[in-house]
Amino acid sequence: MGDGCDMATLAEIARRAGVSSALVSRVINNDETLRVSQETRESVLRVVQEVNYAPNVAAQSLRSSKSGTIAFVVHDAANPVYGEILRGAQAEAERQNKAILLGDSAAGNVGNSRLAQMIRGGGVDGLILQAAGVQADNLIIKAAHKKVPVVQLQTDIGLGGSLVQLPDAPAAEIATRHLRELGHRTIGCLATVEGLTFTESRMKGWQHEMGADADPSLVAHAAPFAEEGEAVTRELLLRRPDISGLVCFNVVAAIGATRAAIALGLDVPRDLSIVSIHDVKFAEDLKVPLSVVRMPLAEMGQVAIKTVCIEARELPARIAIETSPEFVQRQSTAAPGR
Amino acid sequence: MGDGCDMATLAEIARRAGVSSALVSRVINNDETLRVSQETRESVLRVVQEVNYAPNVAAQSLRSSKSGTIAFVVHDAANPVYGEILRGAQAEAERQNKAILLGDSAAGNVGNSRLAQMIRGGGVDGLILQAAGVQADNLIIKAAHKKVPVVQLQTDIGLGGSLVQLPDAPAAEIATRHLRELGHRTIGCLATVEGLTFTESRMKGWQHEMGADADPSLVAHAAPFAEEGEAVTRELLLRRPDISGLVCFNVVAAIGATRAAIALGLDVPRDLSIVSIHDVKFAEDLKVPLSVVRMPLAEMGQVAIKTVCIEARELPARIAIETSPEFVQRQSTAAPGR
DNA sequence: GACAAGTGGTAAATCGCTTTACCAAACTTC
DNA sequence: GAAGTTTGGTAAAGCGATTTACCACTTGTC
Repeated sequence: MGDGCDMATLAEIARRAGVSSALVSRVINNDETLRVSQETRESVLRVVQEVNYAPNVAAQSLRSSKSGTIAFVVHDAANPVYGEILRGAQAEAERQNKAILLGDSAAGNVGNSRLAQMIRGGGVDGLILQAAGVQADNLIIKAAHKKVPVVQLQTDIGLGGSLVQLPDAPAAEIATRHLRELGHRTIGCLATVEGLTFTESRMKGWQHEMGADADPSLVAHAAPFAEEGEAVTRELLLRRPDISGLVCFNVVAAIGATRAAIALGLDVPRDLSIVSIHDVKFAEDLKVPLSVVRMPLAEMGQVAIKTVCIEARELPARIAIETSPEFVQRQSTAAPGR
Repeated sequence: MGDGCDMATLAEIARRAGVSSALVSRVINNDETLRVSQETRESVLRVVQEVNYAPNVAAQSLRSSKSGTIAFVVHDAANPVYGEILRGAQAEAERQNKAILLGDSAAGNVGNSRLAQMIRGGGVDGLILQAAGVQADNLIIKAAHKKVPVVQLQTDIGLGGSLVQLPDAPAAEIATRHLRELGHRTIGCLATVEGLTFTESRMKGWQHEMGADADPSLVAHAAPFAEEGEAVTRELLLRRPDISGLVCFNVVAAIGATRAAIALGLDVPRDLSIVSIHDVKFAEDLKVPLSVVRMPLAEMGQVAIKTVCIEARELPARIAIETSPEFVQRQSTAAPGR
């Protein structure tokens, strides 16, 4: 039994089996055009087993210009929402036999990182970007674009490549309609960062469902952090004390919104109903279990990987995830005044 | 201005600058032993700028036997606790100029994955393993061990390499002592999976603080999932209704424990005080805001990367994180019966 | 016995970068 | 003006896997 301690090479195996390294490679890779006797093939495979051979990935990668690696850059890996996307991506990557290089644009300067070097230097086969508001990195990514297929998630920051979109407008509509059906008329909108593609789509959904009641002063924008959601909601509620329902575009911000409401002495849902887009584990364990619209996040991760692995010249410009958002009723929403 | 569209090579640059590719390489890498005229150097660098040169990472990797990549395998990337570890790891990886390849042993079969191929084939410079209860993967990992430095987090599954440990016993002591000081005597222990290194260390902490009151029937084990924490706690509380305080080794299980208590009609903290190891964002937003002992998780991630990057022959067998756990009082603990 | 058609392989050129060893020409030095 | 020394580089050998082109030998065929 080999001990696997030696970094065996093709040449080493060839030597042990008494054949050429070309033959070994062709046997291992099941070259259809190869004509080889059964015994030679077996003796080669035996040696391969013995030395526990594993091909050198750098050599393969150099020769084939394929790294077997996908860069997945999110802007805050700690956000539970991204965890879900990543889960779907991981599973699909497994199927495509790719490994995932994780980048966190919040955790540091992606532009100068090793990851960027790899992207620029042919070290990844594709790039998936979840970049809600990245700035300086654009240059690097842009430069990379010609070399590597790029898939953007949720928002188009103008890099070309494909844009994968969730059913944003429908989700916002579902959330808003839920409150409307409960009897709410003055419904605030705690949106995500202004200008992002998905923010605008969700705004459209809210506006559509609000109809004539869609007053711009009911809208506020917050990045997906609880603290910011809290601060922004506080201002919104002070500005428009008549708001009886609130649609949040991000569940983390929604948690902040709940804090703000409670801090203002409001009862949720009696004084303020809150519904959010995106679910989170332990939503039911919250002080106020949030009613939410669940998005097909894992599917988005999966589609992103699948798309970036397409060998075709040009990727589709847009890919819409069609799976319907799922409304989950919990205890943060009720009829107004009750 | 170059368009960066062409995968420029050293040879291409050499041709354009009218020098040899060896010279270009040595200029780029600031070879101290190189003697070169100022103008030649400048003209080389000018061409490098022009074509927006980025070295081919596969070639570098092949030549140098360094990939600039660390594999980081967790057993459930969605667990918020690991998110924190990963955050520290990311930051340190940035400093070490390494990229992180993320593996999720829950998301699929790590053994057959592309990641495993890379580990075995010299495609990573190190392997960090957070493997609370992995089984089949051991073989692969073991095989990899001779080729690549391995760092295990929190628990030793016998792979050799380094083991990074949190202050487990102190954390459990702090949690238990907190309840003792509140006046609790019959304190349950919702431990993590039996046999894991950190589980045993924390058990020691609980036992030490409990002294003669450390009855084995007060102990139950649960994997870090809310559902399992709930089920196991339910049984424990039914078996020992006299328990007035509960120390949980994992915050996710603690959330489940809270569910179980509530389902049994108990009020937390009046009828049952719950304290957990590990903090989580939004702990204060929970129905019962959990009192916790915060662990230096980000530091552990950082230390893991730092350790795995050490060039020395042999890594230290054990590395203890010395930073003290921090107790955070919230509303899940109180004096018994009050 | 000459020619074609298999059979069972091998040699050698890449892929792009790094690094060691070496070298020609121009200066010193005595 | 012969022997060093410095200056400013270059040639070439890898790293390990893949792949194309080719080759020697054996069989069959008429």
